[in-house]
Amino acid sequence: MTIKNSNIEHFKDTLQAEGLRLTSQRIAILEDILASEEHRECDDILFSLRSNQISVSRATVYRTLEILEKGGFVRKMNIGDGRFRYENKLPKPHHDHMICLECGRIIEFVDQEIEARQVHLTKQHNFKLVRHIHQLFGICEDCQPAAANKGV
Amino acid sequence: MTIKNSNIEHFKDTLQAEGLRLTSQRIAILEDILASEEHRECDDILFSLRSNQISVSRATVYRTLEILEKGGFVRKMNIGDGRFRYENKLPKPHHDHMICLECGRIIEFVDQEIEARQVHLTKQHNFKLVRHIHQLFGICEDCQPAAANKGV
DNA sequence: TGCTTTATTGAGACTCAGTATCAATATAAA
DNA sequence: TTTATATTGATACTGAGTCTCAATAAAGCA
Repeated sequence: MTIKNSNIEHFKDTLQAEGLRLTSQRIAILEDILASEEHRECDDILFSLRSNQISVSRATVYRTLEILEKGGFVRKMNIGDGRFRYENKLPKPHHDHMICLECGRIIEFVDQEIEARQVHLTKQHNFKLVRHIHQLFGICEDCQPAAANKGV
Repeated sequence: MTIKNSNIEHFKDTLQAEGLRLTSQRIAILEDILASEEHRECDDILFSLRSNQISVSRATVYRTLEILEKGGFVRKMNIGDGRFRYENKLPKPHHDHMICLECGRIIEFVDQEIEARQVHLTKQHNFKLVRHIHQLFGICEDCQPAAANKGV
């Protein structure tokens, strides 16, 4: 069985466990996400599907993304510009993001010291840590020459 | 001169430097923010003003918050629920936030090790760090008994 | 002080990402 | 197949935040 098919099977099981149905739209959306390593917004996914002659409504993309997020297939991230981004979560261990303010490029990072400090700090406040957001905003290597000219 | 008046003077200077005018609405909004230690959304500030018989339009609150943010008087924060929060930034050193998923309570924290790691990590990627968001979501001490009953 | 210029205000129209509604359709189990 | 019901697509709606514009109010100047 291919990796792709095993993911579809896993999705099918997830749906069945919730009394949901496996539809061609849901499969197409999941396959599109599995085929991408990017951090995309809803319309990026919609247009990617359309470029492959797959017509799905925007509402269905949003609805499916919600199911995929709950099932652990995608990660929904808010980078503060008013639009959520979705990334294929399956092959990835936990990580946080550096976000370029110029080009929107996203660099993933993890740091065990930071992870450990978070646990330590929340314990100090008797706060039960569920999840975290750690985003470093700045200018990526490629954008620094252009940004310098603009006085950033 | 009182601390409050020195802040108003500072605000006046900031406005003048930009060719902006000192209006009663702007003063009222700044004073309301200076009097609060909370992380409030636009309407909280609007209703706080109204409870003091000060009538200002929502558009003016948004416009003034933008000026105050640029001038370093307030910090605008996105906690991921679709509404921005604004906090009085003047008396505060840099800090990040723990956010209770049950009651919305916000606990401030700083950790020099984390700050140092951020600098180290961005340097590794030749990324010019401008600002960061670090939010720890979970259940605060007060909400843990209730949350445990709901199976969180 | 009064005059003039122009920034500001308030009211409400507008934007836009995301959600809700609902009739038509498709899935899955019998 | 048939049947029950989940899903879809089209579109109306929501809500935070922004824009527009005529009326108003600062601030500099005579």
